[in-house]
Amino acid sequence: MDLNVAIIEDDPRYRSSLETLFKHAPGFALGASFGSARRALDEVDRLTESGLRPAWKIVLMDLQLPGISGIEATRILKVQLPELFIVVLTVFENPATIVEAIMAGADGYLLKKTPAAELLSQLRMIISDGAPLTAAVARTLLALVRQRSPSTSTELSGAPARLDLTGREQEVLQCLVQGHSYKQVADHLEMSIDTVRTHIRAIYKKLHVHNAAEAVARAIREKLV
Amino acid sequence: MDLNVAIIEDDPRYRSSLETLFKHAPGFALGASFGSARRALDEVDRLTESGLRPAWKIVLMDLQLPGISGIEATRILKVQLPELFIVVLTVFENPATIVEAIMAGADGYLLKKTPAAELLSQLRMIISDGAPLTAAVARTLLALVRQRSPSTSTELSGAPARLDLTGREQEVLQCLVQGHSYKQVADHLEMSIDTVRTHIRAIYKKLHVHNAAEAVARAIREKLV
DNA sequence: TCACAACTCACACCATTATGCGATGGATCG
DNA sequence: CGATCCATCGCATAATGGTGTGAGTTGTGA
Repeated sequence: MDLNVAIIEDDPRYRSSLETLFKHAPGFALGASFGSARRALDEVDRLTESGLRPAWKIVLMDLQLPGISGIEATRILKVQLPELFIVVLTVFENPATIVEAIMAGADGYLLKKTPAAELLSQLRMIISDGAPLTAAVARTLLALVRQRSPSTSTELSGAPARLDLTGREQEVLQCLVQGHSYKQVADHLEMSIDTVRTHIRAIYKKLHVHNAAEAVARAIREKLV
Repeated sequence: MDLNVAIIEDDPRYRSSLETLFKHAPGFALGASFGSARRALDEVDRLTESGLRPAWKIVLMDLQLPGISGIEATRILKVQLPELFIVVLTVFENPATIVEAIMAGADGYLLKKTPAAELLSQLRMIISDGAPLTAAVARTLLALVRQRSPSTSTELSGAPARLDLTGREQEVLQCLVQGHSYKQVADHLEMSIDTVRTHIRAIYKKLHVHNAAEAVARAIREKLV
């Protein structure tokens, strides 16, 4: 049996490309496609009043929708049809949004940049196995859990594996957080600009990032500075 | 350059099959293989004492090991070599173990039942972007977050006080927080790179900042994103 | 005392960013 | 209807940032 998918997405271009994808992808079927949550919820109401249920197994839900938001729609749908898989598909990957979607009952959270082939395989996975998360989302979640999880083991695992930045590296990172340029950092810490580069290189390597913005984000979120 | 992988796994059969996999998989190289954490840590010590560092970029770490546990080994390794990616590879998927591993500094958590092809693609992903989590692990994490996060969501989504950034500007700012380059932002939000510039210009002006790092710091601290 | 980590600096190259200026089409609102 | 704001895009250029490579100077601890 093909996996029946419904789409809720307001952008006509993206929606239409999704439609095309599911119409032709082997193993999948396009059950419905809506431009707003309102229309989707109405359709569900119509069906249930006739004693029917949608044929969809999975709903792809955009978040930023006109009128009823994707989050709200997720919450409502999950109450009406708990067995329905709802996969949020959006461009956002900030923790607040992710957590909000999860709390609303989303079974998965994929980013729109996810390539079509991977999208399909992730969706296939959801019905058998678990929750699909793209890598970027997963990382955000990890950071979140790391931040607020002392509850599990209070102190038996002493150091939380600090990404041990050296003293100088922390100082440099702090300057970056304050928005200083390389030159300003050099002046402020009284070192050569090339030394600043060296430290920043080390920071990036340890934090696994590739630019100042990302380093700053990690630094603040994980309270490194 | 091939992705150099080290294995720490006590079960000889499984270890040998991993060895075979990485010896032959294109784009990968087998850097080392150990039957216990002890031997791996000793090897690292030996190398560092000789002024060398392991050629491995990624360590596949089993959890239930004789002697030093995988969790403990992860913690130790992360202190010695913070830039090393450590991916836990185990049969367990109970929340406590997962959280423990994450808190110990693991960059990813994969299950042994993960098919070889997917394992490879997940590992490839780790060096570019994010944290690899198999679906089952992801599901556990989701449950965890759902359980203990009413505080998080309200805290993060309450009192937005978004200055006066327009919708589009907020989206762009979020992308910056993720560490995306202008080009990546353009791709993700489907706009021209010059439009990205325009939005960023507006953001800087409104936030009174002059570079991405500072904007990101403000954004996170003032919970604009 | 010897090795090593931390810190320092240099140079070069290419990529990316910051910023100024200009312009168009829609949407909204009084 | 005209004013205003938002979103979109283009171009040019100077400045800054990211990364490879190499190497010298300290302390400190084994």
